Amino acid sequence: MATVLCVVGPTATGKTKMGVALAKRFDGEVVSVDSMQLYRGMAIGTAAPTREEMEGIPHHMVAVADPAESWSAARYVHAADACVQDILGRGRLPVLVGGTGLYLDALIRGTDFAAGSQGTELRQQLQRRARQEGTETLLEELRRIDPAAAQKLHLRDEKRIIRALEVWYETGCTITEHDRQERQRPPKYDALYIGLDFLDRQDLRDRIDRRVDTMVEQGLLEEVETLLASGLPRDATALQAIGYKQFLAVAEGTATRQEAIEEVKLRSRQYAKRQLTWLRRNPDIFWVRWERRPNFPEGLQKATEYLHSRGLC
RNA sequence: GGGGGAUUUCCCGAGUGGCCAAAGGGGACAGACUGUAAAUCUGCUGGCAACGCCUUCGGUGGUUCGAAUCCACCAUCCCCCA
Repeated sequence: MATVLCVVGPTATGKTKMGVALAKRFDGEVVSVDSMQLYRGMAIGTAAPTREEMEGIPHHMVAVADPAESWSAARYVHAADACVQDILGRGRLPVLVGGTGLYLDALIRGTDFAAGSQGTELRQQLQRRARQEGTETLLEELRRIDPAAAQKLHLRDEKRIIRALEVWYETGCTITEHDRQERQRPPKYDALYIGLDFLDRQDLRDRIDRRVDTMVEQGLLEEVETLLASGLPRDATALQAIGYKQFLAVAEGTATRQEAIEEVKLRSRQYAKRQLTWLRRNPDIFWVRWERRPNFPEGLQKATEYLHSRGLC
């Protein structure tokens, strides 16, 4: 089984820089695992790696999609896996760098998502029913089809109730059964994980705040305006990204710049916490925790030692 | 100088004598998550030797069987008259 290297961690912990450093050291190429960096025209707000930051290392899955298209985990995995295969085929090491937990896990495991997605007629129909009949009715319906799934879902978790029903109507197989099969599948790649975090949460928070200020200085508002000018619909998935959603409100005059900045900082640190929650259940991560601020030479040293100990050279 | 209003648990904000450790919202913390995932959803939030006890509603002292709620004085802030 092919080995891949993963650099994970909450936002603003230095994944980009560490990824490049490790790619250099281990003859690798970077594959971004980020649900938003994937879209074009969103470099500032997603802190996508710049040419400079790439330091000559090839980067994949950054700015490869039209923001008007709404990508999904399945589509991402399909495209990203092709990149991984290509890199391996050339005898180099794929370095997966990013903060979108679901995407990374799915890529490593080779998850085959069940059919059905956003925008399909069935989905829209179910959404309409949820509005008209209420989610209780749908959950009740799910209970008859797939009691195990209904049991796990909360009445208010409309999205997942709809998805569970959708999988059944689309494939004739319950989502519970589908998941069971997927979980039995052996992982597609042998992943080595380097996790980045701060020892003290407050330091992470300060870092996020400074990064948001920088994004605004670099022209986050202008970036949003450019996206809008290109005709991007307001409900595009890309505009759900933190930063974009809030500055969309500024562009439309429903929020002040200052309000948006505060909200972006808040949402970003809440996001970071969710990322940490996701990552914490993965026992295979080798954590490098910064004291006060990132110390790359030292972090790289620790990560390298760990990787050597795991047989990577 | 005179008159009126305000002060609630991390924040905002309900609560006008017992059913109040105190509604609701926010934040924080924790968790979930398999085709929107930077999305979405959930739990929890005074303390403790905890089916009970202790401390809390600006401060102090009263009234009362019983007060965040009533009274007096003090403190701070806001508004009006001078």
